[in-house]
Amino acid sequence: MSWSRQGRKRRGYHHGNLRETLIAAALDLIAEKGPAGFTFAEAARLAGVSPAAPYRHFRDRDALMADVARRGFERFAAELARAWDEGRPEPFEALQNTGRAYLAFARTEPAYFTAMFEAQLPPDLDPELARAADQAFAVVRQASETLCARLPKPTRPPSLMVSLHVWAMAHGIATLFARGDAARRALPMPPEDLLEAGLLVYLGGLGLGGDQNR
Amino acid sequence: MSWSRQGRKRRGYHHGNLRETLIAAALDLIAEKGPAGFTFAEAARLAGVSPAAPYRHFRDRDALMADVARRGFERFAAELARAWDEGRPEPFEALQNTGRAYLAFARTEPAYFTAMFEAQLPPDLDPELARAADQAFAVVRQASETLCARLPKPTRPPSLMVSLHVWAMAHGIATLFARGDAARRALPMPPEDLLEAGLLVYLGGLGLGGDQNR
DNA sequence: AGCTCATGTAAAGGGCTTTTACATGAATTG
DNA sequence: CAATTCATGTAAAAGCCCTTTACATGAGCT
Repeated sequence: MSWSRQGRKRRGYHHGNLRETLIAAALDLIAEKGPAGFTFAEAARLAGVSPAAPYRHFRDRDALMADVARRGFERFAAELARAWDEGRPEPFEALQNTGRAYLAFARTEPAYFTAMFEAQLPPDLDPELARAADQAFAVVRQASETLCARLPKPTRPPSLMVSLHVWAMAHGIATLFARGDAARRALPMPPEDLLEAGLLVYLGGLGLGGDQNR
Repeated sequence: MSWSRQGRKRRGYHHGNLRETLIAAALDLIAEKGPAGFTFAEAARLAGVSPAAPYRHFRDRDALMADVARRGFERFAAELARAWDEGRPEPFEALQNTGRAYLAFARTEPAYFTAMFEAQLPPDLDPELARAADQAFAVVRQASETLCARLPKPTRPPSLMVSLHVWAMAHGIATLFARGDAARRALPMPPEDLLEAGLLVYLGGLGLGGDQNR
């Protein structure tokens, strides 16, 4: 075919960087048209290769999706960890920062978020995927543990349970209200404020209220 | 309700109840293979009609999905309302019942739940869909309002905010932990108990704690 | 009985997925 | 440096799905 150097990228018969290019194309397509709007064929088209070429790099469409999800969880974990910052300047505020980071990721990286939580991937597809997801949850887990440690032992709740509550509230707000563009419901306040208030009330209910948090 | 040949083989050229049969087939397929595993063509096959027949009843595949989602929200709203039971026997317990109903619906009706929250339907597809969803949320809204009314005005939080927190926590737990089968994470307790504890802490944080709730 | 129209079918165009056989050329090796 | 290897590309094809169009059927009304 006379595709004489249409895109300046490709220099010859071989693409040279197809795997990464396909992932970038998938992110674009998912962000633009939802997780169902991404097709192997169109990613290949964007990369300027034939529809069969992607199969040299991914077993099938789901494998690419799983790779996107895994990368997403890795970035997500990094963002959350950065926000938590080992509890600095102070655990309560650091947890609020982590919550904001959760929502920010859902909003600014809808493609990753979608692949991570809504692509309905067979969970046994990739052990690395589960590991990356666990790493993200570990940040919330660590934050909850630090906060729980402030409570006197007799009234101290199981920190795992607390982390699940925190995660659930953040995730619920993210999926119901903080998604990129569409299914958003009219809110009386920004999702970030909603989550901040929710965590404040919840932690208050644990006995982590008032001055000891500032 | 079953005025037509439900469950029987069609006897003639016309099916007689294709619309309902297609919806039933869609529910089966979604429950079995996820929302992406449902195809118009296969639903038609299950109903014993040609691939073009469904277009006499639904504009396209998304329209059928939207109808399933709408019906799901209607049932969901009914289940939540039944659990809330106008705050009987007592608002705090009634809210816990409502939370359990939320999780129960997610678990026992994965097909509806999936169509409602994860089918990525264009939100402007069907005004009835949005109305039905609002009706479900109205139950949580009403419950939160009733509970907030117990607080003295000076410390009373906006009940809309409270309802959003309750909804987010229930939805987060439902989507992360209480789904039908697959993406479930190992939990130290049943999702129902997790939600009950979360609501207890949260409401305690609002000042709705202790004896006044029993 | 005859008509009408909702509801079905057949056929076809276009797209996606995945496999198989073959082509290319970059990297390795003698 | 030349030959070979093998990862990475293409072409072609089978199978499935979505959707439209033209046509067929027969249920219900007059």
